[in-house]
Amino acid sequence: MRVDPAAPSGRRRDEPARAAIVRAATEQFLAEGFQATSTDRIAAAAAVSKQTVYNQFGDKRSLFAAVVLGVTATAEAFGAELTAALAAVRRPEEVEPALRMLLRRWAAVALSPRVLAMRRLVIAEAGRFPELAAEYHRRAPEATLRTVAAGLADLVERGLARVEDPDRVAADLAFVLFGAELDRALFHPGTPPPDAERLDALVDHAFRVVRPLG
Amino acid sequence: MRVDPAAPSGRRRDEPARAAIVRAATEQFLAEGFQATSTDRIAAAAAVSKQTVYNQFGDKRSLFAAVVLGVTATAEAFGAELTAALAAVRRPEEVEPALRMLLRRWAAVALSPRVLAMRRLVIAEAGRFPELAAEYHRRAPEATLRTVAAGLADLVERGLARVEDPDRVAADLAFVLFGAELDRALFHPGTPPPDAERLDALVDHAFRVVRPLG
DNA sequence: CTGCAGCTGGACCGGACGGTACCGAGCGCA
DNA sequence: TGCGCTCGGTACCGTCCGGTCCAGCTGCAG
Repeated sequence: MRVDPAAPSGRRRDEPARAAIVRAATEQFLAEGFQATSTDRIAAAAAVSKQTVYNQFGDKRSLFAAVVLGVTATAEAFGAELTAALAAVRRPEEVEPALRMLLRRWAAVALSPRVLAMRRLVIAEAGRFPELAAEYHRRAPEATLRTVAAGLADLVERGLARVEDPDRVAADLAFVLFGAELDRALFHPGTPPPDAERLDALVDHAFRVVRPLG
Repeated sequence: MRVDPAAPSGRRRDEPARAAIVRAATEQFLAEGFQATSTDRIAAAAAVSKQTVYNQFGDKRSLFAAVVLGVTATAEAFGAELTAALAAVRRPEEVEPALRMLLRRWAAVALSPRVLAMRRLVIAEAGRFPELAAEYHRRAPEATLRTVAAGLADLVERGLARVEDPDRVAADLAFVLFGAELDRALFHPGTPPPDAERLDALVDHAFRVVRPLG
């Protein structure tokens, strides 16, 4: 907690330890849950002493928060990918293929084992970490939704598509696309993610039901 | 574990104890989760000794299973209610009001605090109780979906509606109806359930998007 | 070379938890 | 009325966990 202004030589030698702990804790938490994971196992998995864990994070709850908020970085990256995909559209006939590709990626990510495990983990602890759960939801699934909605609005603005309410359409697309699969998957850990044909079928169906273009 | 054939006098005097334990355990599990609930607290809340808990259920896991599968009885009752609502439809012009009423009830139940808490609880323990989680999903949300699909198919058979794929339409209705709300609510425990206007808006939207009638 | 800061391994603590052993009370049966 | 058996209450056991403390080692700065 040093507040030295213009810190001259940031000693980054402690970063590897922190990163290793976060990585190890992420794996353990995702696999076993928060309560069932002991700090001893985390330290052992990170090849670090337990004291170092407590030096870096203070207590187990803070470590958990670091883990949960840490993975939202990948959600940000995913959002950027989606934004870029829609921003690359130049001509009206490119809209549908781009949207189909976006939906495919979206479903694949939302139904990937890691994302599902993270959802289970955060939902499981939502009662004990309410603000953390809300923050995760805001930064990950909801942020993706907003990103897609913004992408749709951008298409409209550039005269490439007609969408009345981009926010609603984005949400409808998402939940017709993978709502049922997501619901099922949350209760069935270990289920393999959808294969290519299944993804195509999901996208086809969502596209048919919601009709995002006009 | 006595297997007396033709047990003459069923001693139902132990039923109250069992029922009290299940009721108390349900409240505790829903509020605190499986791991954070001690059998001592359950026994105390049920006004019963811990020994009685172990006499009745053997161990904590079996008690948990009894709790989770116990609440699926209410899901069955709810399914019967929905079936009756659609079975009461006699004339084509009654279809839409009946469906709107059904969707309202469906959303209200799916987004009720107890159902949400149960979802969180079972999802949280899905890793440690895979078959139990699968069974719960099969008996509660999936059963409701199948019930609604069967009701739609029945309407079709009686010439009161035209629905191409009742299973898909039921799922689409459900997830356009409350998919987004359900997702949000899972991460925000303690949020009040939707009020009457919100429910109406959800139903309107789902009806507009999915158009179940032809 | 010397000091120092931080890491390591490990012992340790207080407490909580799942599960059990034991014992007294109450009930059915004669 | 007496007897035996079953059931519930209490006290207890072993274990594990979050968190702390300590002594020794290591690598960098001056």
